[in-house]
Amino acid sequence: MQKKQTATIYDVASRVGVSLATVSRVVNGNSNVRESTKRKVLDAIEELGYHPNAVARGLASKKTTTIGVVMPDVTDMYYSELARGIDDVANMYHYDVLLTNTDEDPVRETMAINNLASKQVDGIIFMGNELDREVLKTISSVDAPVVLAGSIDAEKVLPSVNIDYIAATKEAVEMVVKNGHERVALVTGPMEYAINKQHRLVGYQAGLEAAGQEFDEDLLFASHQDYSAGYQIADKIFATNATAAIVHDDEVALGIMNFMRDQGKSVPEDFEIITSNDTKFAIVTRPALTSIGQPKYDIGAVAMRMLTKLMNNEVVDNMQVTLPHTFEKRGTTIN
Amino acid sequence: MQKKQTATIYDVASRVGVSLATVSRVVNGNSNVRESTKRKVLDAIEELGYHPNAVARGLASKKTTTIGVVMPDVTDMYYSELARGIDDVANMYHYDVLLTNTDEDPVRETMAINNLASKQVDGIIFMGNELDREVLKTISSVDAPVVLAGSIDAEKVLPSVNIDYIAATKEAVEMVVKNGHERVALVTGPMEYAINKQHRLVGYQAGLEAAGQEFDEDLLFASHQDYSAGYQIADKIFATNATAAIVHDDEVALGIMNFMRDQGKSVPEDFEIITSNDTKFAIVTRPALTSIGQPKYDIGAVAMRMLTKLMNNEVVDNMQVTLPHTFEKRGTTIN
DNA sequence: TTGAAAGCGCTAACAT
DNA sequence: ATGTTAGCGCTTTCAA
Repeated sequence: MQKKQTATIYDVASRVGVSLATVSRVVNGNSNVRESTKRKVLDAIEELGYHPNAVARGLASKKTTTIGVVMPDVTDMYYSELARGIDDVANMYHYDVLLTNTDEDPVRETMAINNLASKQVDGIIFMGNELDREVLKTISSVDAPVVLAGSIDAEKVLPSVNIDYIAATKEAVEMVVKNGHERVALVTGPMEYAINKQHRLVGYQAGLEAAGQEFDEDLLFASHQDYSAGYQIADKIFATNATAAIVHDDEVALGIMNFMRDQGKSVPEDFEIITSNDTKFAIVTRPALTSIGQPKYDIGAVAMRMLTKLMNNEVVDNMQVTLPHTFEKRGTTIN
Repeated sequence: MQKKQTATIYDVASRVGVSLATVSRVVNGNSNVRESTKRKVLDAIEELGYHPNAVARGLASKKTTTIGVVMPDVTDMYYSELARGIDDVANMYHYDVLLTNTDEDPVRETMAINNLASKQVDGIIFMGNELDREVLKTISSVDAPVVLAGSIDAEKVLPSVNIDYIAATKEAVEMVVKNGHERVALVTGPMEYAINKQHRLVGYQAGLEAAGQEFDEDLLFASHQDYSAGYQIADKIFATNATAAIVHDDEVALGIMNFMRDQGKSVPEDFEIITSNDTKFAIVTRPALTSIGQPKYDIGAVAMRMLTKLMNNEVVDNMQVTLPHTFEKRGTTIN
């Protein structure tokens, strides 16, 4: 029914009376074509409504101009803002993006990577809080370059783009400590994850130490990355007599804040909160969330730019890029 | 350097001593293979680490098991939740998703569709507030099936999945009118868009009429779809002496709400708001936003399911699916 | 500047 | 149950 019987390069060639090669050359902007024939070919392409078949091209050239993006969840603001940066730069370099949601399940992450490889993507950008051993193995088995965006591998061997989580967390701690808090909670994801154990926790402890405060393990909380998880964990936090919290995720921070307020506490007077992702969520609420400022769009964009270089076998001087973070003082902290 | 020299189907065949066809059969689960040879082939595949090349397969079979998704912006909660529904169902049916952001620019939408076509996608899901004539033409020129998700074409000719925007808007109006409001604003996007002119506005007027209220054009507002646009338009709304607003987008609604509160008005006492998308934004703020409840995930999921049928040339009884909406009474309305 | 020809890795009749 | 043989639509040497 819908057989549009698309014209092939062969149709164009025979119509003009040249060879496939010539048509291919003009389509691909090769300079070695006489201007007059080029015109004729272009006309024929126009008349026939010829559109190159990217699949055939991909098979012949072994380049698909497609990259894969593996991410936890498109509906997670943090990651979707990274994805936007990736996508914009990808388009700029004429790559298409094959998107996969994994919900941070290592099994699905592995499958996604393998699947992308079989689709012959030219490169992959991986996002996720933790790099499972199996996933790491899969990544190294793939022959397309892989760049991590907003994600860390414990061994720091993969190309990646991040902020300095240690410094950022330390500063956050110092800020609330300066406001007089002596019991500051740290809310992150699972402590087995490198980003939590080797970065956020380290920064947290460094901040405490700089302030001369003792580290208390009871003030460590692991939470899922959504609003209700934050809401649910909030009473446990309050039960420790903590009066401030550094939180890894904006939705979690909002859950905590709303629980506190539903309990009649006020934020920031009774409880200060600093969140870490600075998504739209942090701006839209009242009080707005004080947050570590992450250049999310740029993290994605820089990661993608780096991937283009890797795909072209260009030299990349710095494989582990650290982008500057900021501090967005808003309503959930005093001063 | 990274030449993993991937094994081809030919390598597998010669290793086992069978033909390409046989290997192809076991890879594709064709039953016409003796169990013993099947085993041998599987072993060889394992040993050689053979992974089928999806590009070659796509060229030969004329199916890429890839669909295209054209959407305004991944960082827009409304669309990203639709996208999640699409992606989950796509994976269920073993399709991969090629994602493109268009920012609702018809030029980019057209380019995206053409590009997806050249990548030989098996189908496309399109999302956007308005279907430009040019885009519509492009869609019909593509020989892959296209389904609209959460999007309406004025002529109602394309397959689509939506809620009943007229009824939903009417109900929203009736609700605030019942609360005693006599000046209810309608905040949507551009009035030239079919979804606004033929649906939301019609529902709004119907609600007014049912309540015996006059329609006042001054109460119509067109806004961009983001928080600051809402914040900026809010004073104009208040200047009309409106005491309630039906808003098309949660971020816009939040902008309006925060402006009102920053001006010392309280919501909902001084001003009631009903939003339309029921995203996470509506739940996370205080007060939480009363909203028309849209089955966003399902809209995406059903659209994708429909697309699978279309791609298989199955009969689809209902090409314009209307999913039921609900009403989520929260904190920005009284009663 | 242009053409000829050999694939790219796989599927899909058609035979056997 | 298995093999043979054409392609799929394009790129890419290598010649001319």
